[in-house]
Amino acid sequence: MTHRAHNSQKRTRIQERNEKRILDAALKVFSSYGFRGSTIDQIAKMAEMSKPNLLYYFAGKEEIYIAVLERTLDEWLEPLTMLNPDGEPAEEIWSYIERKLNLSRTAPAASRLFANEMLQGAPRIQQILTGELKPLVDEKCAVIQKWIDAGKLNPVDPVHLVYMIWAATQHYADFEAQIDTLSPGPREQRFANASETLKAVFLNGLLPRS
Amino acid sequence: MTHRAHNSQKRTRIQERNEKRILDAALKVFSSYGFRGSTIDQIAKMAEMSKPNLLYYFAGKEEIYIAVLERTLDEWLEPLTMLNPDGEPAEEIWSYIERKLNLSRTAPAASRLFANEMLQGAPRIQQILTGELKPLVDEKCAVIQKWIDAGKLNPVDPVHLVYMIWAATQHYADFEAQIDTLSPGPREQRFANASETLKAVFLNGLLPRS
DNA sequence: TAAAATCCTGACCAATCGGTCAAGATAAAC
DNA sequence: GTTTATCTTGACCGATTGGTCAGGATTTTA
Repeated sequence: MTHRAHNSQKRTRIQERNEKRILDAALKVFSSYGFRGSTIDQIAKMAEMSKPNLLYYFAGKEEIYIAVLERTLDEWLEPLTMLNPDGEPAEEIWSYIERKLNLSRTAPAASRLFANEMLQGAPRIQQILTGELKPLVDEKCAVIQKWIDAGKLNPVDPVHLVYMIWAATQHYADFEAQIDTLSPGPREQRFANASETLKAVFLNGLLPRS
Repeated sequence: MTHRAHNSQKRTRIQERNEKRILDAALKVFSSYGFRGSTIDQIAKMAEMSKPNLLYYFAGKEEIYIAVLERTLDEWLEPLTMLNPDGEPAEEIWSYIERKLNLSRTAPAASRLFANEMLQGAPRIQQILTGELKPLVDEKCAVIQKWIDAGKLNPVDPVHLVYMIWAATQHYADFEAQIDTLSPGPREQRFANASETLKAVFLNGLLPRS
């Protein structure tokens, strides 16, 4: 039988464990160096595994990369899916920002992985962008637009508001090296300060002055 | 004589032209693929020059990279240096944001170059961060803090405000591939919409409600 | 125009790259 | 316990990598 990974069902315990180790290692490597800058040897070494053994579970570099992207994607999209159309606008927006910032704190590698892919022009994720992300964004932007039309939020272009939230939150994951240098101190404290600042600017910026 | 580039003075016209061609090409390549993901051959090809000839002007890959970083740095820092302590806070902040957004529009490769470097942990730029950027940021944050103390701006952590401005503006350069997919249309129009949104959120977010 | 400096190139090199393969080690099933 | 399927590895392959070098082409200088 072909011994390819992802054999739909019937996964051995060893298979389970090793594929996880590989994907964990691959996330670290790919998120730092991007697809082109990463090597299979690097991933194998980080996974504490020989290169041929790693290639026993995944057919090639690209397959590992895609697998990592897909495994990370859901986690990455979840905050936006949770935006509740029936909630209070200010609270919904803020808890969305909080969730995203929290993700930058707890899963910075995931953010960097996507950032690297985008920097290279998103060649291997374009279909995901158009197929999954775009409908989701369109849907949520319509919600935000309704809030605006109802006078609950200041009139801004919803999609650019979303960009702004993404940018401001993911920045703490993607540019951690820079931030570390410019504002040293305990990591948790930094994120607390970031949260305060984002809250002040976004909520004041979006809520109408009545 | 050693025929190394950067021979301080005495630069031939050919030298001038070729070094420029190399650095222009290197910026494009490095900004897309990062240091590790880029190859000298790639740069040479883009500069329309043989690899040995390219290496006649620069001693190696790393030297090209550093040269590109340094040439790009000033342009990248300029908007912040122009923040005028004696100006009107709202206007100064906004024109800073405008300058940064403008840079994302006209020089996206420069932004991506730094983004790539940060994603990899800023190994080759750490000294620049602490030596040049940090003092500048500290200085301008003090200015912002004074504005806050004078009641001209809402109380926020200045350095996190700066991060937020960086993030929101550079996002349009670094994630252009994503943005292109999610909000198609003329590039100029997108930047105009971005500008509107940033203006609304930042100014409303920062100016006290009196 | 001839000498000298600069510029440019094809051929080459060791190291690393992604990936293969045959064969041995280990675990599972009977 | 032995057969069978799964797992693991060292050795290897062609392609690409960063970089060198001897020598030829071109430009500058005197």
